[in-house]
Amino acid sequence: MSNTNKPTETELEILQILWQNGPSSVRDVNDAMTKNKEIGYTTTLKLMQIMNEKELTHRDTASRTHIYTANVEEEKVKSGLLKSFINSAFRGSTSSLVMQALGQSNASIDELNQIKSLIAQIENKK
Amino acid sequence: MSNTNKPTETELEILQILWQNGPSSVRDVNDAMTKNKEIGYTTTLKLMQIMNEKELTHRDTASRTHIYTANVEEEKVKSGLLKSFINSAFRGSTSSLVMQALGQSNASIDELNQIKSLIAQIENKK
DNA sequence: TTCGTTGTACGAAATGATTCGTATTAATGT
DNA sequence: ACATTAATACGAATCATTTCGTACAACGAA
Repeated sequence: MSNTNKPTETELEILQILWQNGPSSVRDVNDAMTKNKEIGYTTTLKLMQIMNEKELTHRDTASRTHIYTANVEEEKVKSGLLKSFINSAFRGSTSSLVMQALGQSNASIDELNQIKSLIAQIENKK
Repeated sequence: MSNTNKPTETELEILQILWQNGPSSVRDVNDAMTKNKEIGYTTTLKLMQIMNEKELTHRDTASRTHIYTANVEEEKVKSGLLKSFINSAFRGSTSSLVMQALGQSNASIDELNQIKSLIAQIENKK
């Protein structure tokens, strides 16, 4: 069953990699990690072992090189993170988050159009 | 000068209270905190002392009961938090954050209108 | 003035997350 | 077969944050 807990900062980084690249070895993940920051191989290994205990990942141990897969849904995790972020940083107000985000972004015409059409869609359902 | 570092989770809670209520004693802040969760008075005190060392707050020690004031701007702090949240959770894409946020919210007609007019305003500037 | 209450200061324990060293085992090439 | 390379396992150190006990000072009421 899908884990409902918030992943830690680093766990999230690893999940992003797994979501993006699909099933990966520790080596794969570590290579991806070191593109952004310094991190030792065994550190990544340990983190992934812990994530596996927490059932954030699934692990295939058939061959010597274990293969890890995300075991939590990207949508659900992000939605949970977002909700708790809105609560802690924007006192629960989604619209003030959205306003702030749009205000400080440089979204393209295209992205703005996408957002507008989502808004239209929501308005229709009211 | 405005502190650029991310406040911790609890520091943010305290900042929210100071932003919302203005200059407050430790007692005031602690009373506000205990509405949401259990926290001992001396814990809040210690946190606020630390925040003062980090210059997240300013403190008036003229009378026995010290009065704390936020020493970082709400807008700046939130904007920094948001930026780093978008980076870690939404791979830097503001629009996907906004889409997700609108998708899972129940924003009122009024809020949607506000957002639409902000979008219109951004479009004008392009 | 004395007692109970309400403050601050401070050190240190508890907790949570990250980091890495070392041991061991499996695979690979010469 | 042997040396080298590449993997996992695991314990322990480190680091940041949170929590709280204890000591002590100031104030206020009886």
